[in-house]
Formats: sequence, structure tokens, C-alpha cells
Amino acid sequence: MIETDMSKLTKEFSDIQAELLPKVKLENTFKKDEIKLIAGVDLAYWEEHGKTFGTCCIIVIDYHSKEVIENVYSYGEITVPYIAGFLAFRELPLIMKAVEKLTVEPDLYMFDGNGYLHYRHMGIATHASFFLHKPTIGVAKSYLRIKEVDFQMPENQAGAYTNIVIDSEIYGRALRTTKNVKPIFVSCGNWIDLDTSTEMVMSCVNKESRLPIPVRLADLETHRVRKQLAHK
DNA sequence: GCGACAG
DNA sequence: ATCTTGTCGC
Repeated sequence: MIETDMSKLTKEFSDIQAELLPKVKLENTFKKDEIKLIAGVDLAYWEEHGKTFGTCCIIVIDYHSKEVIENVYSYGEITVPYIAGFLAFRELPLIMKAVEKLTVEPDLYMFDGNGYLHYRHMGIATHASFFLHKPTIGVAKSYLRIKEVDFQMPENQAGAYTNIVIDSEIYGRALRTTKNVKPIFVSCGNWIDLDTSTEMVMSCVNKESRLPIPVRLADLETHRVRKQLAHK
């Protein structure tokens, strides 16, 4: 029974992903020098009374000064299970709830998770773009293996990368943002190309973390908010 | 049945 | 994602 529920769900979800796919454009729909605000999105979870709750934090920084411009969050019960390949369906509700609280309009969103680097090219960064109506980039900390294709380890030098090619198509890139640290996995979300995505990610990295600042700060913030909300 | 499996 | 201390290294 739980078995059939799950296959119904994945069928329904993959149909939605297939509908969105033709609308993806891996080209810049903006001018790079017009980028001012970059948002980072992340979530944290906890259990309470046998239910799963989550909080979504969005940090907006100024691309040039790296100063934090805005910091908002949302929280609530999480009802959709985690299924690899369908992360957006689980996290999008709280993400949009947090987006509604923004008073500024980010020019670009970075996500903790993949975009085009996905079984059906519909990772959370790509999926979310259709609700945000803004360019998005996927930034994952671990590799999602597709069609048994492994990634090639980039050189141990900041900025080094290798493309992840599957069936002659570039899905994304393993990017070494910092020397002596594991690479991260960058892919286009939507309305941006891979070179620009890589450039944006590299411009947001500092010595403190291998992740771009907006995503890193959002991650830290979710932990702080969880402490404030959980067990109450 | 077994292994894989973003967050 | 989350449960968790110390510990090796720059």
C-alpha cells in the first residue's frame, strides 16, 4: 500500500518534471554586469511529536560588496518524503513561503542541490526557477550519479573543474572552489549558462567555506533558526 | 533480492 | 537532511 502510494507519487512527479523540461533555457537571459543581488536558499529539518518540520532560510547578498542585504525564513510541517530526484516537491512549499517575505528582488538564486545535473534535468534549482521567474544555479555538496557515469576529479587548484558529460551532453561540472578541499557540483538551474554559473559561484567563495557565501550563510542560518523553533 | 540514493 | 567527539592539518 505504501508501496503503491510511492509509485503513484513518483509517476505524478516525473510527469510534472517532463512538462517543465521543454521550458528550460541554458542561456543567459540577463546581462552579467546587471547582477546586483544574489540569494542563497537552504533548509534544515527536525522531528517533533512524530512529525517532520523544516525551516527554509534565504540570504540575499550584494554581489559586489558581499554584504548581507536581507535574511528571511519560513517554517512548517514537511509532508512530502525525501525521494532522490524529487527534492523540489519536498522543499518548494517552504521555499516559496520564505520568498514571499523578501522585500528585495534577487537577480539570481543559488540552491543547495542540483539543477540540470539530474536524471530528467529537473533538479530543485531548475524546478524552482519556474516559480521564482529568475535565473537559478544548482550547487550540490555531493555527487548525484546518473546513468552510472562518475565524475572526473578536477586538479587540486582553486577554480579547476571537469565537465560531467553523459550521453555526449554536459550536465554540470565538478568544481574545486578551494585548494585542498573536495569539489562541489555546479549545474545550470535555468536562464543562465554553465560558464556564467561557474563564474558566479567562484565569485562568491571565500576562505571560510567551499560553498558560495549565500548558500553557506543560509545553511548556518537554518541551524540557528531551528534551535530557536524546535522543542517548543 | 540487492544496491543506489541531491537534501 | 540528522544523530555526534575528538582530532588531524593548514
